[in-house]
Amino acid sequence: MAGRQGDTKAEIRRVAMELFTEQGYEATSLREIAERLGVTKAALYYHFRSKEDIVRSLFGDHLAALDELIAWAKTQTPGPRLRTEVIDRMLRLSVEHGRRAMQFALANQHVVRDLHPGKENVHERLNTLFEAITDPDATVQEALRTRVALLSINLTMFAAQGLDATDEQVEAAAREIAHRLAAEAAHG
Amino acid sequence: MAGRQGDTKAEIRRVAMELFTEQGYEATSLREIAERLGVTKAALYYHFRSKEDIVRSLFGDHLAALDELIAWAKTQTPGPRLRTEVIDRMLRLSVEHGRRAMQFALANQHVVRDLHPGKENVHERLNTLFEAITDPDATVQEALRTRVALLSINLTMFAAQGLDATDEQVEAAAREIAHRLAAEAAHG
DNA sequence: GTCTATACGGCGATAGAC
DNA sequence: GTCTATCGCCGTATAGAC
Repeated sequence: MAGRQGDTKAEIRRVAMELFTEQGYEATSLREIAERLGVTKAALYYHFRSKEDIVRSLFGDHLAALDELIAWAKTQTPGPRLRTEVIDRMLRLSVEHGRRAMQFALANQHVVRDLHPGKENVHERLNTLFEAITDPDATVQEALRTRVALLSINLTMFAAQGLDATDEQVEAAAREIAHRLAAEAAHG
Repeated sequence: MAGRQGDTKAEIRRVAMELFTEQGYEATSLREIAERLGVTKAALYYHFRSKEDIVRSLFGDHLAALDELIAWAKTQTPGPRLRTEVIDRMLRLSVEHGRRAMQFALANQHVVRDLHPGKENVHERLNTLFEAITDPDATVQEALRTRVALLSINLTMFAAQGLDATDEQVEAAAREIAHRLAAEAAHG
């Protein structure tokens, strides 16, 4: 009940992000978040419709940006050039949202997966993106390499946990790994 | 000695594996599992100490095998040969346990992560493995490539969802991707 | 507009009867 | 080995204080 009444909503988001990332989504109760802020959990319901809605407010922008990327990719012709460009755009998305946020998303992927601002879940949306950038006559091996190339961006950020690396080093490694995998998908 | 206990316990495991994989761990209640078997949820507590314990009974063997792999790796000298061998053993582990089980583990990684037959969680155990196979003087880039190489095995199995591929094709692709990443880690 | 008090059904878990 | 009954906590909902 401090004097910081105006930014309660932002405070909830900050504390939720912290606890969700440290302990996981299910292991963090609304009572826990509320107590940290010195309010009752009912107060959270003034600012957010549900617990899931808090996560939505943390990742909605990123998911919308992902949808934009998919929509754009669908207008392009599959090929090595498109794959390279999509990887760069995906990397930019992940970097902008922050390594910490990506780590939360990976650790709680079952929660992020079913955040549905639209109607498809993240799995289905990613599948759409994969199909848009994969050659129609690609072998299974090539298709898998393309998919793994894209997913390796976030996997690299995940792998960097417990490693003493700067954000720039992680970003550079992620780009390099993804691009190599994508290049091999073309002439593997 | 065993009587009918073996049957019921096995049935619980079968139904739990089914529902956990389809709907996720948190979205599946013990009442749901019990009702499918025509018993009350309290009856499940005769066979298992907790909900988490059911998952432990499904993945304990795999986690124990992972610990064996780590213990073995720690007795070896880091280098390209060791990395190749660890990848092959890891792949064998994942294949033996089945793609379906690996998909469950990836979709519910927050649950599997905190299954502690010992005391370290899966993240910490994997970190131990990474350190055992990475050269002490490796750059951040090289260390990340080694980590991503190992993690790419399960990532490939994950990426194969929604793709019309046989188990053999997925396994071959996983091996090829992991080995290439590991090879690049040596002379990147 | 911002928050508290209170209540609800469902959850995982336990105690004890049969 | 399975049951009923009950526990405390959870996310959620709403009435109403200021």
